[in-house]
Amino acid sequence: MKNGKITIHDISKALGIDSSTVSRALNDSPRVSKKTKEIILNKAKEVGYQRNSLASNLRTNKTHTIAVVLPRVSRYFFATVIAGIEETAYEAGYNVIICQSLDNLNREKKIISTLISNRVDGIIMSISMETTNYEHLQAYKKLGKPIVFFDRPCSLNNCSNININNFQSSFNATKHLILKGCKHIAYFSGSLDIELYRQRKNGYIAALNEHNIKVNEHYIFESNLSEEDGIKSAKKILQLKSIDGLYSSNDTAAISAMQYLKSKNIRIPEDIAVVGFNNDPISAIIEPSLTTINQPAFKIGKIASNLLVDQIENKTTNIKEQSKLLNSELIIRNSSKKV
Amino acid sequence: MKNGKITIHDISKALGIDSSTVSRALNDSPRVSKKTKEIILNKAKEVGYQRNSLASNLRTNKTHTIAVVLPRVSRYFFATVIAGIEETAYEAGYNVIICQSLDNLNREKKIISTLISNRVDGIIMSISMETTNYEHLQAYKKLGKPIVFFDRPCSLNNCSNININNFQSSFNATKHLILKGCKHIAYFSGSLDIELYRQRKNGYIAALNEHNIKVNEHYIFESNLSEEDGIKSAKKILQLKSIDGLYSSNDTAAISAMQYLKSKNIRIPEDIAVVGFNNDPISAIIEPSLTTINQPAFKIGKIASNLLVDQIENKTTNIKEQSKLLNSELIIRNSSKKV
DNA sequence: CTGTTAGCGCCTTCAT
DNA sequence: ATGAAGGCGCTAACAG
Repeated sequence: MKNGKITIHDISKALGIDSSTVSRALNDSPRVSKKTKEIILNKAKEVGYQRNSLASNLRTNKTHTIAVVLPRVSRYFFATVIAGIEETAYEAGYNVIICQSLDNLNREKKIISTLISNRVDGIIMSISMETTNYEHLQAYKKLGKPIVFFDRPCSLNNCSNININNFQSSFNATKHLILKGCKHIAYFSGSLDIELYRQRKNGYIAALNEHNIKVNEHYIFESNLSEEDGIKSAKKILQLKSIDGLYSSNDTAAISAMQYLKSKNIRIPEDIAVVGFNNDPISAIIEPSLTTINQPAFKIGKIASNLLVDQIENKTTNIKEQSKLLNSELIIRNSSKKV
Repeated sequence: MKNGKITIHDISKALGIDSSTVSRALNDSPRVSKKTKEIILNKAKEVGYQRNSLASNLRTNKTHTIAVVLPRVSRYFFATVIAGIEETAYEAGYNVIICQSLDNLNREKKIISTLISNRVDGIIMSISMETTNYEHLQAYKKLGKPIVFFDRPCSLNNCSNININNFQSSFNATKHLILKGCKHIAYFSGSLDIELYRQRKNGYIAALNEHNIKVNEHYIFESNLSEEDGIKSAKKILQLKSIDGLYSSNDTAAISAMQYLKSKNIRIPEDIAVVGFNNDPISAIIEPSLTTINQPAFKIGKIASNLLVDQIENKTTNIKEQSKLLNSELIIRNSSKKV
């Protein structure tokens, strides 16, 4: 009992029961009689015993800890993913530690190195923007421990990736407007040089096609989706007049457009403007007339956590089962092999 | 070299040098010759050695890890505090793990229990709203390890507390307006049943007094600082007419007030409306005419981290030194004793 | 400067 | 159902 810390040996001595039995009792092993278990547990509580996980982890080579590595927690999307991860992980008996790369590769490398040293059982991560090679991640995988990637894809061997299904989510958002009666739907898109925005555009077009609404290229506003872009687009919308619905890839542009329209005393009926991928409740407060269709962040967290825990424990995940949760909002590539 | 993991013994055998020397070399001990150190380090790199911190921590009873326990990371204030903590902690060679209590006492208790088991070297925390007794924290303190509290005060023995200096910050904000030429300054206050808002009100009054501006109780709008309250207050401001400046305890009410005034085509000159304690950049985007005076969150993180590390390493912190950083924005109560 | 030895606290065969 | 013994990987005292 050095340093005021109580060990299983202290309990062992106090009770005249061998420390191995104490250990078994504290781990609720079936190989200890109910009576002795009770005695030991009571004593443990009485003396304020707290397991030394360092020793336990060293011995078992398991830490019951998973790490989440992502650019920064202050982005609402990431914070929400974390919430989803924690909920699932805690249920499965895992601790979660959160590490911010700040989109800096060196920092990310250092984090991974620390995670290796600390032998976390698995990693859920969204790689930094600077990450183009995966040597540091490979080093972790070599320990035989799994990594699940989300949001930003990573082609590292034998890893799962979870991504938003841009096509389907965009389709859902557009369809929502069509079902509300909109026929002339403006679409705020990011640069169509970017794959992600092409996928979303395709979802928008597919929904129109499905309802026999002909696509009008003038309704598609390609921009950087900044505040100013929102205002510019709003002005164009006013000129076009016929437009009766708005679907935006992003909340910033949509909010400024809506506020501009309001400042011109244009009445905006409920539900005729939607954002496809927003997760930030602040936007909803600023501009309540905006409806958000897909809220994938929390689900991403839950699924990432499920996948990872299953891989840690060498189970196979039933992807179909997971998909039920999803309504096709997400795409899961599970290239991990059972060991 | 079981499980593909390389230990100091593998290096030891490969080189015919004792493992204790290898250990010393890897820790850059001065008691190893430069040559052998080099040989060992090279070999370590060659075979991809990664220290097993679990073993090291067990042996040394130090984890070089500090934990941050707070309600939730998604609040910008807390995210900013974390940024400050991480910056300082990493410089001092500590890892940071982040734990969210979600303002739930049971969760907080479980977190502390895990932190005890994992023997983190110190804790920086903002207690949950449900936390009224401190037994679980006491259990951690018994290990002889320090806790530093911030934002929400905690009277646990021998702990440091870091809080916003409400009086001084409020004084600063009000003074800012006075120096801008405002004579009739409205003040949006939260419920004056709450100590914190009384302190802020006193700061406001003190600044007026200092400049011989007489306090007009009609200029003080006590409310819950909600959006609706902001609009109500804005209407009253319009009636009063004379008001030429606004100081708000909180951004929500201030934003809605400013937006209401704008909607009535009231021109709002720059810098005549300020928020005392806002840290959220979103507010600045929504309502650029609002100026923010005090930005204490990052500083709180840095100072908390400094204090904690000093306590872990048994140094005394020079509080005066810290205060230079602060401009009296914060109050530090350092009741921790050196051991 | 390097090697020997022991032990951090726990878990897990193996034996009884 | 319980006890005895060894070792996870590392480091720190003590020798030399």
